[in-house]
Amino acid sequence: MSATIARKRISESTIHRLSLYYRTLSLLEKENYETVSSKELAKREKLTPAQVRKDLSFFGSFGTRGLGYNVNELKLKIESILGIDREWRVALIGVGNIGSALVSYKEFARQGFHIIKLFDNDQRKIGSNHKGIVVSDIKDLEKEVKEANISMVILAVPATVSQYIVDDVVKAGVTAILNFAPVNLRVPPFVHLRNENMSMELEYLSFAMVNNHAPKKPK
Amino acid sequence: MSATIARKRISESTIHRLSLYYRTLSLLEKENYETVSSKELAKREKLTPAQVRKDLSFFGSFGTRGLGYNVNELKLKIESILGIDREWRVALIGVGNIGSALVSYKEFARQGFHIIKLFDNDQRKIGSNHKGIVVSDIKDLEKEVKEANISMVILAVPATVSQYIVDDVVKAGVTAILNFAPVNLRVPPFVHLRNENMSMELEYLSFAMVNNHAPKKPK
DNA sequence: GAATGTGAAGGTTTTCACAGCA
DNA sequence: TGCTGTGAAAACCTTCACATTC
Repeated sequence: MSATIARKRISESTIHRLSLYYRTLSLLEKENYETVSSKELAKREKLTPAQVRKDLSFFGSFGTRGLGYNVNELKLKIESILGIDREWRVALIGVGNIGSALVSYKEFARQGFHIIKLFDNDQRKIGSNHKGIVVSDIKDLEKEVKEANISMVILAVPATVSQYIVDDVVKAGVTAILNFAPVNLRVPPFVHLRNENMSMELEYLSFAMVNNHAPKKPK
Repeated sequence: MSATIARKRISESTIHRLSLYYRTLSLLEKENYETVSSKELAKREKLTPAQVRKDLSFFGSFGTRGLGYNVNELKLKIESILGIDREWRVALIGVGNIGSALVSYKEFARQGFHIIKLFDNDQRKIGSNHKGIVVSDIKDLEKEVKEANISMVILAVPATVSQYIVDDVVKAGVTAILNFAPVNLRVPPFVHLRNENMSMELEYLSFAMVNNHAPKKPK
């Protein structure tokens, strides 16, 4: 249940690659692989074998020399490192466009992120039902977040109001926020904030096409 | 209209930060700022002033010593670098959960990405209307993509079928793909592929909470 | 023999620090 | 004086290469 404690600061890229490894290990498990080598994992992620081994080495020695990694074992290990070996109680704020799509996004639940509360400020939406969850009034945020023991919030509200909502969320004691609004939010240092900027990758594509920018090749 | 040609390979991070600068410059413009310093830009993005100046320096000298950058001028410059100073004709494939949300996502259009074609393989969806666009049969992909002069595709189909669809998209001559399915796709080297993995940032949050991983502080 | 785990090397990105200019 | 633009230094991240283990 508790994660391996890392000795030194782990880079963001390493964590993101763990997510990739996790996904691929789940797939390999379904394909009935017993073991997998760093070479095979690397090939599937378009990385180098050394990169895979180095990433894992920050957290321990999970492989067997001459053989590789046990697929199921490594998957469980990464689950524990990422902290997705538990049920996260998540609230989603803003049941609009993006918000409604996220409620039904099965990938979240598959990784242990359970959206169990919905909030909105629109009277027409409050009381309505989305995938079995009744939308609450944003005014009751603090009370309901505490009652439901929520530890993460997904923010899918318009950019113009998101800072106000974040302030409320922080007041309610939540320390992890995933923000979908294209805006830079202020949070106290003890609150974890990540942004999901869906235009960014389109802009990267646009840049790549206009500048004929080839992807970085590994090896 | 054409982008400044960069002398050396530009890093992915630099391009992503240009997206951030662009967003903030748009905001500063609305707030009637005439000029902005690297210090102020950095503060808003939680970066260092040196980082901002270095990023921009790869593409030219856009500032005035002692004064800073002209907000509107720099914004136009970044538009041109990112290639969002034009209208991109985009097709969206998969009008499900995520797909329907993306059709209505105004941020895309604001940056020049115009979704003008929708495709699905579900007979119940084909012919239906989303934001004024009639959903086409995926079988007509190649023909319609060519007729409509589409240059980018957003893929919002289930992971299980996405590789087949990508193959069709590539056959239709599209060279830029944004994939929302949590899966590693194969494309020929001349096709630009980017992945939007919405679970990744939640997993990062989970990791950060469990490991008490503070965000990297600039400066 | 095969593949991991890891110091050391190599490469890339960020930050420093200051010359140069408005 | 104030702030940019940029070589050089520092920090960080990736790859190499090999001793080690099964």
